[in-house]
Amino acid sequence: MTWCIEYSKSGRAKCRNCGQKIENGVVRCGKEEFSPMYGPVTGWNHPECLTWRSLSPQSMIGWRSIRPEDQTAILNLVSGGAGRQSGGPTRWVPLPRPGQPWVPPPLSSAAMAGAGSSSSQESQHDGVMAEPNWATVEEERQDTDVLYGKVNVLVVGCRYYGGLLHEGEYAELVREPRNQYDRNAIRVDNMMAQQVGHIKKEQAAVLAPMIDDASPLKPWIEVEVNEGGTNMFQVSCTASIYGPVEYQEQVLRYVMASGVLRLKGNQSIPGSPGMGSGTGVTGTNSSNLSVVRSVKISSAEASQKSLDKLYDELKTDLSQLDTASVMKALQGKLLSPLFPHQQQGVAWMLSREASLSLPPFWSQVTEAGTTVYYNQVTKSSQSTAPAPVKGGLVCDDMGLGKTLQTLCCAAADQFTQAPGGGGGGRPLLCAQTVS
DNA sequence: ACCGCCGGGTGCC
DNA sequence: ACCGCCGGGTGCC
Repeated sequence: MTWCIEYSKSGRAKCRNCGQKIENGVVRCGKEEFSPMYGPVTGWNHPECLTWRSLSPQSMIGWRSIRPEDQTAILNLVSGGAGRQSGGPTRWVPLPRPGQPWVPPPLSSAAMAGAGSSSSQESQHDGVMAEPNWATVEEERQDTDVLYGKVNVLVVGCRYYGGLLHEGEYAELVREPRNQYDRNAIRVDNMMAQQVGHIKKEQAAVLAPMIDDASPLKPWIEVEVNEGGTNMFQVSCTASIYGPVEYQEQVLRYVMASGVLRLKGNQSIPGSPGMGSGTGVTGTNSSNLSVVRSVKISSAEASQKSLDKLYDELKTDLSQLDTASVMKALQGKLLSPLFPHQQQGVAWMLSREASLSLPPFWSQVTEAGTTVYYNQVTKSSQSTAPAPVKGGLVCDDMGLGKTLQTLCCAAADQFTQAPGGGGGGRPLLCAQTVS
């Protein structure tokens, strides 16, 4: 009796023993049968459904094409242990928490420890120590942490959400442990806290345990949208992973072992020369399309403007201010004459208060018939116009007449302010030495 | 009975 | 999505 063993080529064959369909890709064992209708056919079985009485897996044709980890699982099964289909996922080994110096666990115990429990959430409750002040911890860590490496991640499901992202913009990763479809779900928001999509689930399964880790030494991740074409279905981003230098090797080994995240550039894992590229497992997404969702800012806008230049553009052209009509509005209310710079100041204050224009650094961009609003500093965009910012700060030097200008502004306002636009008062800030 | 091939339906988590 | 994946229809040359 000749038997063969292989990975199932489809999900269509039924197990001769249990009658259930054999899932695509799992190990199956088959022997020759003869069908009157179709001639010789193979009768397939789940390895778990065979008795293995007078059978040895090693003598089956194709045994050496079975992956080593699956071979050991089959041998374990034959000798009475529990079987396993395909190599289990690599598991995140939690980083140390305060007061618990971290000792790298041996591989075997690390693999055992993972069965079932989603390590981190529960572990936050088991200790008596106070939660660290995360804001402080993270600020302190900015100075000492190193860049572990950069990996490509894909944001998917963009069509279901209104948040916009475009090239160069930073995105925020938000864990959704209660997502009904995937407990590893990671939401992706733009800097306006609008949802853009989710991290592709295979990659989220790798990143989620890192994000959930209760250790204050856990890695942190920055996400930036890659340059490239546009695509409604997914957005290619670069995730930069940071953390304390002593855990770089551990974290990168974990990330690389997943097979679904690849280090950008030809970096190798520190401390393990020769481990750089080939683990034998090729990622499922070999072609990483560089794509961007819907909004592409015109090249003129996209060209990097220095912050100084952006600030220069903010400056109001004082010669354009209509000082004459302001002075007219003040006629008869003003006993002391205004210096030219004070006239300009009052006119500027009034123009600011009446402003209907976009807030500083925002511009309206139209592309392919769609209007979006774009912030040149944060590089974020949204489909609704940001509310105009009215008013401003008069910051003249001492003695130049801020009080007088403010009074004039209030006086002129009686005539210039639109009905219903209730002015909320104008605070006048003085240095303590003056007040 | 099972597989390879075809083309339609389809699409986050 | 110009993909992958799924599942139905299908079958010599």
